[in-house]
Amino acid sequence: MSENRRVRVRFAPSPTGALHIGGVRTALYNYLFARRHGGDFILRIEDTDSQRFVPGAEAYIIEALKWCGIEVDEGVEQGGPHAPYRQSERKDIYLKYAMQLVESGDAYYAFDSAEALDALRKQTEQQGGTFAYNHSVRTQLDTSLRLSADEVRSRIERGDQWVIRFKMPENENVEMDDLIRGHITINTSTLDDKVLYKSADALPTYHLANIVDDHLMEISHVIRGEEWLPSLPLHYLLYRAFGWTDTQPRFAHLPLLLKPQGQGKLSKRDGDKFGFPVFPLRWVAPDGEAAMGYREEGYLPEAFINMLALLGWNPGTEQELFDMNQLIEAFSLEKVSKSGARFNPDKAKWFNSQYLRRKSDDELGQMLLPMLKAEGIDTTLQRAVRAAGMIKERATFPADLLPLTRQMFVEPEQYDEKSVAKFWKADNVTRLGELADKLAGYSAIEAATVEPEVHQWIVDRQYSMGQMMNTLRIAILGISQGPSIFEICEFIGKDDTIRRIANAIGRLGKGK
RNA sequence: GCUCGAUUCGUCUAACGGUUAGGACGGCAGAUUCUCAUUCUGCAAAUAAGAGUUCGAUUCUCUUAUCGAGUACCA
Repeated sequence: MSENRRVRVRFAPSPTGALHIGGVRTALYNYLFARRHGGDFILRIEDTDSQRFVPGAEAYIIEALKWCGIEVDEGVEQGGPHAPYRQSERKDIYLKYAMQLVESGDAYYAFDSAEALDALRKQTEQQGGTFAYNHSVRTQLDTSLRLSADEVRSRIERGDQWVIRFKMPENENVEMDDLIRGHITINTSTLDDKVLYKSADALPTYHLANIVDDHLMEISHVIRGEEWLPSLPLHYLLYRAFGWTDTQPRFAHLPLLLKPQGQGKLSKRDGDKFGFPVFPLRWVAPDGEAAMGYREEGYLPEAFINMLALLGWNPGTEQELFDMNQLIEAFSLEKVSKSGARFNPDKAKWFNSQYLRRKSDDELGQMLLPMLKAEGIDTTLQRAVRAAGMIKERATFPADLLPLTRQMFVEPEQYDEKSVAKFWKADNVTRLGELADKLAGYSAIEAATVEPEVHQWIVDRQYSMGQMMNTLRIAILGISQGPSIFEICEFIGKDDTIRRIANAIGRLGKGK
């Protein structure tokens, strides 16, 4: 394990479906670590399970990383010095390494059929035991450890299916170091002889492919989910068997993301169950089943990654809002926590509102304009920008912009019942008429001058400020909510203001 | 079952032997405001339990409990 070598990390998902947010977080931490140390971030597709391959999954992963702003240095799209980066395209290189282990005595052939093994497993369990393919059984089963070299050769030649298994040493303590968890010891007698290579599809399993590729690709740090921790001793032993311990990567196992309620790790079904996305992007499975995504729900990518970064990591300060560059600057594996983090949808929303309000009025106007157009409202970008600027503090998602500004472009067709019941009273309506007459006297409504004058006018007449203003608000917007009413009057203009008041009185009557 | 890991407010977390156990989200109350939202102020809210070690334990050790992961010719 040499120090001072170039930092190279990889994100190595399996294209078996959409990448969920736990996977995105793993990618993010890898990316932050790489950038923090001026290293490389590699995307490797681990498609060694031909059974579980899902079309579209790889494209989804790539698109999701792009949306998040996670830039890949080497990978299936951009290539690189260690191409190809898809394990199915590297299948030719793995057998050689599996053979090397057989020759060194660290691995062996096994000819047991999957069915025979299942039967054996069931049988042992019925007798109250736990079946493990290890030192206690490997010399009794159909393996190259029991069979003669000739028999092994002839079995292979006649086309029998075989696998290569790692020969796990007996009763040896493996001493491991994890960058997050510290020192871990495990005895090999609790481990079994994992399959490394299978002849059926001429493909390695995860363990072999992973170690070989990490070695070949000169990976310096493996940052992955905690579910891999139990495999770590095997991986240590594989590095040793290959004689690669001097360049063996350092490991960091990330805590898991847990469900917001209930038990267990976050799963793909939780989104529908709790009403929040578990995927970065909307995903439609080949069978047509769809799951919502953060992007489609209106989350801003910068809010999404900020939220994700803080789930299991903290900067050690009280800062909570970080853009990608600040995350890179602040990130360190030492500050990653050890225990699982329960995902909290409310906080995700809070992050989004924070980022939404940091957008310029121009950007928000650009978002709002097409929404208005889709409603049949014909207006200019300039007007949309101005309207968006007036309401951005009350929005959480871009989609909130429309309902919040709609009545700034079109007269209310209906009036909120509760607001009307509370404020639309005979006295108020009479006074609203007086106010309309006063407003008609202005050449144009400018909030800065009209507002203080109308306030004074209300005070002079000893009218109730709250009653008066809300009655006006109902006439203009149809509801007693929203930004400064005078700014809205200025926005819609004097004529429209007068007309809305008249129309409201016409429709709602003179009040009781 | 076995193996490994984890355990601070409801949630995310800070405090790496000495703090009135801090912050954020959410909740509640108040202030501001023409309303709603924002903003501001305040309040409630936690060291899983029990033994040690120590002058002193959230922090170190052990036991128990709970949670999580793994236990595939899946990753």
